[in-house]
Amino acid sequence: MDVTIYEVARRAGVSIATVSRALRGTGPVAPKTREKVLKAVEELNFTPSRLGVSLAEGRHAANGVVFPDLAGPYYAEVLLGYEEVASELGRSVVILSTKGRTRVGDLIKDLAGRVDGMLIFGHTVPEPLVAELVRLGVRLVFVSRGPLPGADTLRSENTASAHALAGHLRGHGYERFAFLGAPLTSHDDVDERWQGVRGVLGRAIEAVGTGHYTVECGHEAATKLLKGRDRPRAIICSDDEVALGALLAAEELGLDVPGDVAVTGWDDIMAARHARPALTTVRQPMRELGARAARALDELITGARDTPSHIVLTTELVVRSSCGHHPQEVPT
Amino acid sequence: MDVTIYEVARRAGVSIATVSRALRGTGPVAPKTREKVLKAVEELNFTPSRLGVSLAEGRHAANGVVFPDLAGPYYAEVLLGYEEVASELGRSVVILSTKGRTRVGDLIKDLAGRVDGMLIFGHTVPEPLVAELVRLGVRLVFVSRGPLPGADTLRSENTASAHALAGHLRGHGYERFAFLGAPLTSHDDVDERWQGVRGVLGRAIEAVGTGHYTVECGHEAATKLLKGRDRPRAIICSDDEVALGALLAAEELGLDVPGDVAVTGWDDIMAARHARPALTTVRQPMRELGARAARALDELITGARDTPSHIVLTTELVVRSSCGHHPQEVPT
DNA sequence: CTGGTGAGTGGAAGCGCTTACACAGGAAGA
DNA sequence: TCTTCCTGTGTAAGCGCTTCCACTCACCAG
Repeated sequence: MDVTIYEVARRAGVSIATVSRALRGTGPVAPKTREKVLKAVEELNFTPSRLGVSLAEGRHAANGVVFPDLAGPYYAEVLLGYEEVASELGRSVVILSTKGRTRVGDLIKDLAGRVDGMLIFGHTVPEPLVAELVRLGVRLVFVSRGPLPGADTLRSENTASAHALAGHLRGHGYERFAFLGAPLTSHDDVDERWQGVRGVLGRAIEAVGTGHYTVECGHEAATKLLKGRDRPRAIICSDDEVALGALLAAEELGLDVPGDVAVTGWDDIMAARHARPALTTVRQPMRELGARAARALDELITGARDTPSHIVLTTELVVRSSCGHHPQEVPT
Repeated sequence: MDVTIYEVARRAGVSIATVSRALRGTGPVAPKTREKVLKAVEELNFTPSRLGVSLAEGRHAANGVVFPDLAGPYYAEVLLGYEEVASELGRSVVILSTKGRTRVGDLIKDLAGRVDGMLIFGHTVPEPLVAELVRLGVRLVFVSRGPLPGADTLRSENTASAHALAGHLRGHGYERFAFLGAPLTSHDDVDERWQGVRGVLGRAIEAVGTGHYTVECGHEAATKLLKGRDRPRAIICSDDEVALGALLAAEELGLDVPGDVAVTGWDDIMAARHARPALTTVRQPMRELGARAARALDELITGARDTPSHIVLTTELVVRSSCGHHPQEVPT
């Protein structure tokens, strides 16, 4: 991988400028010359050095993405959607996981130095650093984060689907609810979900925290909740993984779902459909989130748009069997 | 992000060479000078351009990774292990998913031009291209792939655990078996698993193909299999996702697992523990696979080693309830 | 026959850094 | 006092490209 444009030029008997033009199609090149160049390229197995190209062009042709983790399908799905579109647009994707990292600031600044722009998942990065990045003029798109001046944001709708979900559960006749996986931060997705269901259910619902949004934490918190004397009739979980933990807890305690306690999730990850009982949840267009982020970033980078955009994608209530009995429905 | 080393040098009243030395700690710099430089860096918020550094150093300080997909936890886990170690070693990770891509060859060559080496998952890349990459001298580590000359390979042990699994199932008294998700390629992980169980079970086991190693395909194939007149007593699946599909199929057909049919998986993904019944499987050290790959690549790149290494990591049989009744055990 | 035009090409200046090399000046040993 | 040697610094040559600019030829209209 170390043959340079000079060797190609020498072999083809032309200047490096001509080689460059022939290869990129910029500027006129005589058909015969082009042929000679292509032949030399072929023979030497030449691939232009990305470094040289980028340095001269003044762009990296790469996008970054900062995520906390890849456990659970949410980030993986968004990431795939992002990579697919970025690749279509001729950009590579450089990843950075913040899980268990110290000096995240340095890592992100380093990342910023090797990409043209980046996608950052909400709340993976401390607020002062966000501000600094914006100030430095880094092109940014945030996913799952409320609007913020100076950068694009992209998320899925939470409030309306929270209303729909809460309404559906009340339709089952339930009266006492719990929201498992209470918001750790205000103004993020989970907070909006909580505000949404609470708006419908009012004092009939109580918030219960979990350390993280994982099966383990959901399991632990649900066990405690279900053992308590005031067991709720329905548990609305902040995401599917917490809900899977709750299902597990119910089973261990010998409780029937949805007979004794209803459980719902959020996101519609693959496992939601395969859980038993199948999980009622809110589908979030994870892949599209990633794809849209890549396009938004591209607009920012190419300068096609310079005012921040704040997009909200729609979600869909997916009713399965974990929330209650639906006589006429076929399980999917 | 566009302040250069020249501006720092001017502001600090020194030459760019001194700035470079002060920042990297190469060569002597007087304490007072260093201080002036650091002050200027601070004030201008200077971060050295990766492009400039890399071009001058002749290295990218980045690793690539080529995977088919991120659906399912396997690739995600390996990827995380890889990224973590790569990051420790001061290398970024550039990803490339081959899913649904045409012109994979071009994409990979492009990737090769922006990294110092890369991890390629077994059978994501056509064989001739592998040969070409090796010939070009690209530093490569393959994961989940048999030994191949000229590149490192890294995988987890399959044969011994296949023997253990098959032996355990026979200990339950079963006599007719099926292997679901038959190998699509020879000499890969799934093939080894198949050869392993077959070595123990001989003609008592038959191979059944699935299009892909996914829940959907497992579900479909298992449904067909379980509806057939010669239903096997135990289904050994090529991976956990296929097994989850099989569990689903059994449930839909009103069959009890493990009462009517036993099901086992492979990998021990998170969902295996949370399936009902919990899935008996073979645990594969996915994260470590990624971590080791990153270290192996580092050795190759730094030149600490120049002969290919072929590492096999050990696996562990994880017995849960989907394979049969174990009176004394507590479900985990 | 002349001037204008455009196609085709090469020279050379960057892009932002690292580092080999040269050199100045002061400390230390003879 | 004169070498020698080290510390500290600057100069400049790359690293591998892209592209501006200048230049040479046809070729054609006037």
